[in-house]
Amino acid sequence: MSAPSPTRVSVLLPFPFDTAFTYMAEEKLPPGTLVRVPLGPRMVVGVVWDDPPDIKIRTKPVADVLAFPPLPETLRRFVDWVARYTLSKRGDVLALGLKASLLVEPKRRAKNFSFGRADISLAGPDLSVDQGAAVDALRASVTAQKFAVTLLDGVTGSGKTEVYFEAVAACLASGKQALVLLPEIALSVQFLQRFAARFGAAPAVWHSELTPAVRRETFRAVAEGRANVAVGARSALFLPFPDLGLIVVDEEHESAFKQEDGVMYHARDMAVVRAKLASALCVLCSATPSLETVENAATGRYARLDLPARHGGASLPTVSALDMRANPPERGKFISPVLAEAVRATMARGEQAMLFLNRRGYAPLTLCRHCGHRMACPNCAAWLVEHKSHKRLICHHCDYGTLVPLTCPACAAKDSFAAIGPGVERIAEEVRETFPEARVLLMASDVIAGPKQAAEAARMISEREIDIIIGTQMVAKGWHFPALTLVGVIDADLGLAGGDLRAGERTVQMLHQVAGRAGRAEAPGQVVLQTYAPEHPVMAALLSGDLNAFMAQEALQRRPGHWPPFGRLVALIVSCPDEKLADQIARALARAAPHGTGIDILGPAPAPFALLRGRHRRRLLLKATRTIDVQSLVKDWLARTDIPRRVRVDVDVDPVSFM
DNA sequence: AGCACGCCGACT
DNA sequence: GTCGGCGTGCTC
Repeated sequence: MSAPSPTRVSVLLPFPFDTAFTYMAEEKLPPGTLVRVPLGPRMVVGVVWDDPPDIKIRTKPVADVLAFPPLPETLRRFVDWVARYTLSKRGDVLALGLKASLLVEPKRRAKNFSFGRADISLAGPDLSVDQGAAVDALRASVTAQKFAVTLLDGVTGSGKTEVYFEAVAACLASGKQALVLLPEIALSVQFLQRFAARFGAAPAVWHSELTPAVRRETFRAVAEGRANVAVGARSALFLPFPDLGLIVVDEEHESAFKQEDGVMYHARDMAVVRAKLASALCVLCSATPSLETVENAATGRYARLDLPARHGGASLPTVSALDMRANPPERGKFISPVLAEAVRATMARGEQAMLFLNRRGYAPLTLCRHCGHRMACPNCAAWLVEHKSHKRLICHHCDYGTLVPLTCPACAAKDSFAAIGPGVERIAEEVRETFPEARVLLMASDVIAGPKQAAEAARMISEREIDIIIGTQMVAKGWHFPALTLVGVIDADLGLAGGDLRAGERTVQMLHQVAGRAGRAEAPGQVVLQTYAPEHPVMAALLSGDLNAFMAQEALQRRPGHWPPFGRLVALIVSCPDEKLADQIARALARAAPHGTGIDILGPAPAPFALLRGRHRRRLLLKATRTIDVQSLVKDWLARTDIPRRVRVDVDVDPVSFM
C-alpha cells in the first residue's frame, strides 16, 4: 500500500475557457469529480476533466472535493461534443448545466421538494389500435438499450403524449432514467397534471425560472438517481443523468429549442447526440415535424411511427380560407363579417371560439398623421409597439419603453398619432365592441405572465366561463379545450413575407398547430384563415391537410441549392456600437472567407436587425455541402482575421431564425 | 464570468 | 487634488 501522493489534475471551469486548468490534488481524483478551486482572487466550483494535465504550468492546490457523484462520462463527452459543434468554449457549455445549481450555496434547503420519482406500477390508459402499435414499437426500442431515433408523427389530438408516456414507463421499468424536453415550461401546468395522473407523482422539473435551492436539489436528485424522470426546457439536456435510457423531444419542430444567444445550440439536435453518447432511445414528437426530421426518417436514419387519426372518435377540423379581398372587414376593423358570423354561430351553439394573431400589444406601428413620423426604438432598428395595457410604447427586442407622447417628437403636432395595424389587444377591443355580451379572455405573454395565470386561464376556459379567446402563439399548442370548436386566424399571411428560408414551413407548422385546437371532442371543429393570398401553397397545404405534400415541395426547392437540411449553414454575426467598424470587419471577413467546391459565402449584409441593443449588426452566411467540416473551416477563417476587441463576432452553426 | 489594473473627466 | 467611468487583460 502506497500513501496517496500529490498529483496534477485537469479541471474544467464553468467560465469562458476552452481549456481545462491544472491544479494540484492530494491524491488522484477520478474524472467527473466536483472540486472547489482557487481562480484568481476567488473560489469556484469546477469538474475534474479527462484532458491530460499541463505538466509545466505553475499550479495552485484543489481547495475542496465536493461530496457529490462524479459527473457521468456521457455528460462530459456531451459537453466536449456540443462545444466543438457549436464552436463554443467548453467552459461555457459546462456552465449551461452547472451554473446556478452548484455554484451558489443556498441559505436553506428547498421546501416541498419533489424528487420526480415516478410510480410505474400504475396502470396505463386505454389505447387505440394505432396508439397500441406505436407503444409496442417504442417499448421494443427502449428495452433494446441501444441508440436509436424514432419520429413519432401524430396528428393534433391523436394522443402522442399517452404514447410516449408508455415509452417513459418502459424505460423506468428497465431501471433507467428518462428525460422529456418541452419547448416552454411555463405553459405546461396541464402537462404536469397529465404526468401526475399517469405516474402518481410530479416529475423533476428543470427550467430557467427555478430558484437556486430547487435547482441544486434537482441536480443532485438526478445525479444520485433518486429522480428517475425529468421534464424540462432545453438546458435539461445538461443534467447529470448517470443512466439515461430515453429522451423525448415533444413538439420537436419548435424553434424555441434553438438557443439564440451564448452557446447557440439546437436542443432537438443535441438530444440526438446526448442519446447516442448514452446509448439511449430518442423520440422526436410532432404533428408537424421539421423538414430536417422528415428527411432523416425518409433516408432511414430515423425510424418513423404515425398516428394518423384523432383519439376517441374526434375528427380533424375542416379548414377554409377566407379571401379578404372579397370579404374585407369594415374600415378600421380586422375581423371580416364572415368570420364574425362564424363566431356568432359558435356562441349560439354554446361553444367556444378562439381568434389567433401572432402579434402582442395593441398596434405594431404608431405614426404621426401630420408629418408621417414613426415611433422607433432608439437602440434597435424596430418600431415601438403600443401596449394599451401598460399605456406605453415598447420595443419587443430590447424592452425599451416610453409613454405615448402627447405631441409628435418630430413636428410637435398634438393628438396626431394613429395606430397602424392590429395586435391582439386591438382584436380584443374589436371583439368587445362587436360582441358586447361575450365573455372575452386575452392570452398574451404580458397578461399571462406565469404558470399561475396560465392555469387560471385554462380553468376559466375549461369551466366555460369564457366564450371567445384571443391569443398570440401562446394559445397555439398543447391546450385541450373540449368546447372549443372555432379557430379564426386573423392574419394567416403574417410571417410569410421577408424571404426567410423557413418562412413557409414555420407558418404551416404554427397555423396547423393552432387549427388543431378546434374540435378536439365530439363537436366538430372549424378553422377560418383570413388571407389575402388564398392560392399560396401554405394555404393550400392547410386546406388540404396534406402536410407531407407541402414538405415534399419544400424539399424539392431546397435540395438543388444545398439549403438545409441538404447542406449546412453557419452564420457569422458581426456587431459593434460603431457602425463603420462593424462594416469594416464584416468586409475583412468576407475577403478572408474560405472558398472551394461546395462552399458559398453570402454577404456581408445588414443583419435582419441591423441595429439591436445599440449594436450595429452585419451578417455573413457560409453555405456548404453536407460532407464539409464547417467547424474547422470557420475556426481557421476567424483565426486569420484580425478582430478588434470592441467588435463581437457571434457564430451560429445551423441558424434557424434569419430574423 | 469576474476582478484588477489603468488612464482620462467632473466633483467634494 | 480625488472618485469613478469602463476599455483591456488575466485567471491553472
